[in-house]
Amino acid sequence: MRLNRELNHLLTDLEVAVPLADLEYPGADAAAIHEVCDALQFRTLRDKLLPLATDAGEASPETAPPVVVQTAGAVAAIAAMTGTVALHVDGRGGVDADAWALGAADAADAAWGVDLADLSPEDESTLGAWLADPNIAKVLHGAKDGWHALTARGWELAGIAGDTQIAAFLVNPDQRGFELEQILQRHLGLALESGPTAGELDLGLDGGGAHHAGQRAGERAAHVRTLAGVLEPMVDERGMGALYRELEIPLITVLARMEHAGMAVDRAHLSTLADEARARADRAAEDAYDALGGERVNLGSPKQLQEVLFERLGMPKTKKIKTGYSTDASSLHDLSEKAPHPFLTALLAHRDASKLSQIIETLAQAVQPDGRIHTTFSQVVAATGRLSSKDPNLQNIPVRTAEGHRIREAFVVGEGFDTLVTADYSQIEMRIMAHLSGDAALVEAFAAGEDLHRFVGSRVFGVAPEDVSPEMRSQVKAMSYGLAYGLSSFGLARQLGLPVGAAQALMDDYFSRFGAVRDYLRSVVEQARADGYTETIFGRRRYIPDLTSTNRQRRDIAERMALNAPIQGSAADLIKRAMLGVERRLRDEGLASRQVLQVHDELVIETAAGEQDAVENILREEMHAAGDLSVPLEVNVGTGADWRTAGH
DNA sequence: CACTGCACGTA
DNA sequence: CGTACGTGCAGTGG
Repeated sequence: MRLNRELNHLLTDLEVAVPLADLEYPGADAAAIHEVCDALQFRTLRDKLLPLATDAGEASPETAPPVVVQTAGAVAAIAAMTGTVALHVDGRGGVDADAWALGAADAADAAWGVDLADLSPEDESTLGAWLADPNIAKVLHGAKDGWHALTARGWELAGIAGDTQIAAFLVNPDQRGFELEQILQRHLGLALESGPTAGELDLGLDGGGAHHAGQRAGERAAHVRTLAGVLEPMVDERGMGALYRELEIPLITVLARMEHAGMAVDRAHLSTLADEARARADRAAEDAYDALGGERVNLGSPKQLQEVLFERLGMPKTKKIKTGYSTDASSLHDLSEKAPHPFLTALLAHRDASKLSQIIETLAQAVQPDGRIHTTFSQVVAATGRLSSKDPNLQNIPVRTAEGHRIREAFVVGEGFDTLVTADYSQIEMRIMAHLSGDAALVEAFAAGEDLHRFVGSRVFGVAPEDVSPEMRSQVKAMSYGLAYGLSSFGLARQLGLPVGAAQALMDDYFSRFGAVRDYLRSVVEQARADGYTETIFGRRRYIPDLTSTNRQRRDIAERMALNAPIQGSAADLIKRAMLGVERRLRDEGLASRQVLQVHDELVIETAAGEQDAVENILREEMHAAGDLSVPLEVNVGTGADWRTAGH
């Protein structure tokens, strides 16, 4: 079959490109090599590996040196781990150069005729069999392009392959690095060069130059193999086995496909926006310089701005920060009211425009040769269980302003597809709060299906729903959302520009009508203090040791975390479940449409011709059915040729 | 070059 | 004195 032929071609060429005489394989396990090489149908490599494995003797798994493939920028570190295969090679950067130096990239480029987008886990081919394994799918599908599929994701693969990043995250989302080092030292007898670090799977194997890239990959792979056996039981002990195996692991494949799909971008539109923003920023900068009599201070330097504002211009002092007084937007606005000055106006305009220009420039730079932006999702960063997105972050694309809308217009439906459909949960966190607290009034509000903030406003202010003023509504809205973050009356007052007493009165009124919410918020902290962790609806735990700290500041912060984690985390669980459901439906119904982005409470799908209605139904149904709460999970769906239009 | 602090975008 | 993130820039220290 075509895939097999292409794959063999690829691997054979890679083998040729990297002289095997340069490789070393101390401690390779013979059975593993058989397994790996048979799976690869890579007979030549197997024949060369086996003698080396035999030489290494019969070391036990605990003491065996790692499987190592040592090449510079290697093309093929093949390690056997946890019943799967690691093809590795290098971390980000440096890889291409190394590979080119070896002449391997030529071979790979020539051989890589496989369009990953055409593959599915059902393929009865060697590659298809790999893809059925989420670990491998992550690497191949998750790659930014064909070449990188076998290169740049290397060490990440070492982690994913053993599922240890996710396991470690579930064991302790806040102290991954520390925990891992403890475990490693205990179970591997590994001498770590560095002290406890925050990074997951930082095995202290970095450094040493490109020459040892392959070796490091192999070492990581070997450690990960051991680590996986330690971490998974810990995940089970903590009651998250099901979450791990039935949610996080299957989600790997979904995320990998989304990364590989990416989002199409209108380059011309983006470049128009970039020009405009740059021009606006330049104009504002000139205005600012003029206001200072021509002096060209660096407007991007808070330090220089402090000197100008508070010393030269003698402006009133703003809120204190570590390095002096803040020059953030809210401070500058305050200053503008107290001490109007053309410099302030120009500075604010410059902030706005230059930030926008920076965002646009970063996006433009991230567009790949296929005309699309491929982000990388992480399941193991956010302590609450949310996903994160990086390189670039597509979860913080502007949306609130008109300029933000124009940026979202640059995210378009790609060639060969019909529309973008976006679906987002309506007030998901408030709904979760209603569910978790069981507050009868709040549950009733959602059951009634009316405007939540209007409903709550009418209760809080004791007026009919139609008599809730926009002012009342926005105050109630701010309070409702603030509650899930542990907002204080002081914070509410500051945000609403009210006296603290008035804010407190507002909160009192709120809780007199929705008393179960207050009871819940109190009880969740209390329970967390007793247990040491919080729990989401689906059993995701977040351990928060600082709840018993004698340090008031730390304890307060911990309490707000405890308050928020079940709410934010449950929302994350829900949308992850929905993503699995959507993916399954798309596949079962034989649709070509595909998920391309997740933004915490929103899913974006690129639909194929004729599938829009089906996709909308799938989104509604799967997002709705993601959880069985005491309030309905409502979903807003929109469609358009670009992300902005779809989002309206 | 690595790191910190600031500022600011999203949910 | 509101949770969760990622990124670019300036400034600092090596």
